[in-house]
Amino acid sequence: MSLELFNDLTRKKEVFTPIKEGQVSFYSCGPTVYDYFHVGNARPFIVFDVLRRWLEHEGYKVTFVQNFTDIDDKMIHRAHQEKITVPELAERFIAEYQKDADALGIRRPDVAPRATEHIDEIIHTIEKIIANGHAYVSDGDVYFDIKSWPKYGSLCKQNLEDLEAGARIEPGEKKKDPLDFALWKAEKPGEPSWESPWGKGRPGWHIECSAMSSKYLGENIDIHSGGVDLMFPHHENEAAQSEAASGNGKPFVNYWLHNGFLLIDSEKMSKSLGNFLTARAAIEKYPPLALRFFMLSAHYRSPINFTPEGLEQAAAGVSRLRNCKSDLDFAARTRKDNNADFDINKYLDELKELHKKFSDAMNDDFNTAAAMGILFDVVYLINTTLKENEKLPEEFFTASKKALDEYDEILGVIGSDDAETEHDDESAEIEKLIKERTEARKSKNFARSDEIRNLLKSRGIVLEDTPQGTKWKRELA
RNA sequence: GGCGGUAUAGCCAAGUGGUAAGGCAGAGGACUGCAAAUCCUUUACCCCCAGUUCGAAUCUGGGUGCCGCCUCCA
Repeated sequence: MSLELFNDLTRKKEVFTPIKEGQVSFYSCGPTVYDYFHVGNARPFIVFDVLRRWLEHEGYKVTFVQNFTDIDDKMIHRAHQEKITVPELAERFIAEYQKDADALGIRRPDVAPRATEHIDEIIHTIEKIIANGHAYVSDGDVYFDIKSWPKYGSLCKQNLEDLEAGARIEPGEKKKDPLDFALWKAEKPGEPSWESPWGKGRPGWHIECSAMSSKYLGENIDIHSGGVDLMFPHHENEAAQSEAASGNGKPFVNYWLHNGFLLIDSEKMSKSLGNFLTARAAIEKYPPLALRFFMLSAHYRSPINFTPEGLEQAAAGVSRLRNCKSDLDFAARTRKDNNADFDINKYLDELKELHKKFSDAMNDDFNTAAAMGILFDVVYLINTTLKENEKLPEEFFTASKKALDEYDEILGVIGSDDAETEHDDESAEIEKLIKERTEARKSKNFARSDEIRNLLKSRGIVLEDTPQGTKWKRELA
């Protein structure tokens, strides 16, 4: 089947058809770099990284853009608290973001633009919106005029009256309508500012995404993603701005994708509620692969509840995947031989069948939970085949390894424990201890044998005795 | 109040009208010196009520619970 995605614009699953055949323009909202990001933030970073990988696996040339918001109220506030400048704060947390994202196996975007490096583009975008009659200047501020934009509310499916009923009305408001939102904010004392046709000031929250996405991806892009809470107002505003600026009648985005929330104790995890766990802390507590597994084990649009049990279950799942890989590697070293009784073609057909099921799951609105179910079917197929055949041909090993590697390239949940392929001082020492243990076992000195096994276990090395000898692997970390 | 999501085994979770994938945990067994890994066996009145249908976890209506957005938030 071809790829179908649930488009929040239509609230329907739609066949994915890119604007340019074979290419995908993909914009994903990135972090505001005023602090470490938390596990809830990590969800979109991980799941949309996997979607990006899947698109590439399917042969699309993907241009993936994820911004850094490095100027806004939170940045200013935090920089003030820390007694450093806003750029210093941004520099620090961009580095921290990249450290955590790398640890979580999130691939770097093709472009990671920063708002403050695109002030000219932002100003230019605002000028176009004003010129097209959809924004007005008010005492150094510039506001988007939502009354001039009949489509407003089409993404979040709200009508203007309902939105206005909930809108905040502030004293001293310079807006014409409570729903109008700032494109440009006039300078306040002590805040960073840039020159503009409307005086010194800084960009509003939403405009950077409009300006930067059109710069790097064009005025009409294929996919835009983010958390479901960004649907309103952020994405609604972005769409209004971008389309008002381009004035070409084309939609800003063809497919809007929003991930469901990560909950903690069945409540939304957010910085403002204070119930958050930073990704940094989570990585220290749980194996990054387990965090990925956890995020991908539910459909991206469903809420997931972050619990220690859930993460332990995910870690156990990752272990099963890696055990399969390391058992396969070990068998490839010890049991590779011709086997007339083994029907390699039947096996390859079964692998192919599972591959198709995996593809179908991924193409069905990017259903990683179902796809991981298929991955476990592959593991089961490999395990039973290893169990039932003492000798297996080279083709079995290359095909099985290739399959696991391919799935891991997409999902990134298996990783490598490299074990005996390592050749350094430590592995030499481990091999030496294993040899000693083998001798001890031969002479029925089980006390010494268990002592060695426990010693290595305490160092994160697990031994397994097989008919082909003792194999070792590293514990999941 | 408006909009939206969700309810499947002890836990997590997939599920396209045709008698419920997968993972984790548990129990029993095989294998092992003991383990570990793996394999075998075993575990579901699909929130409730009504309806449509030959047939519904899946569709419709009505409940109930939980969550989110409408305000900075992934």
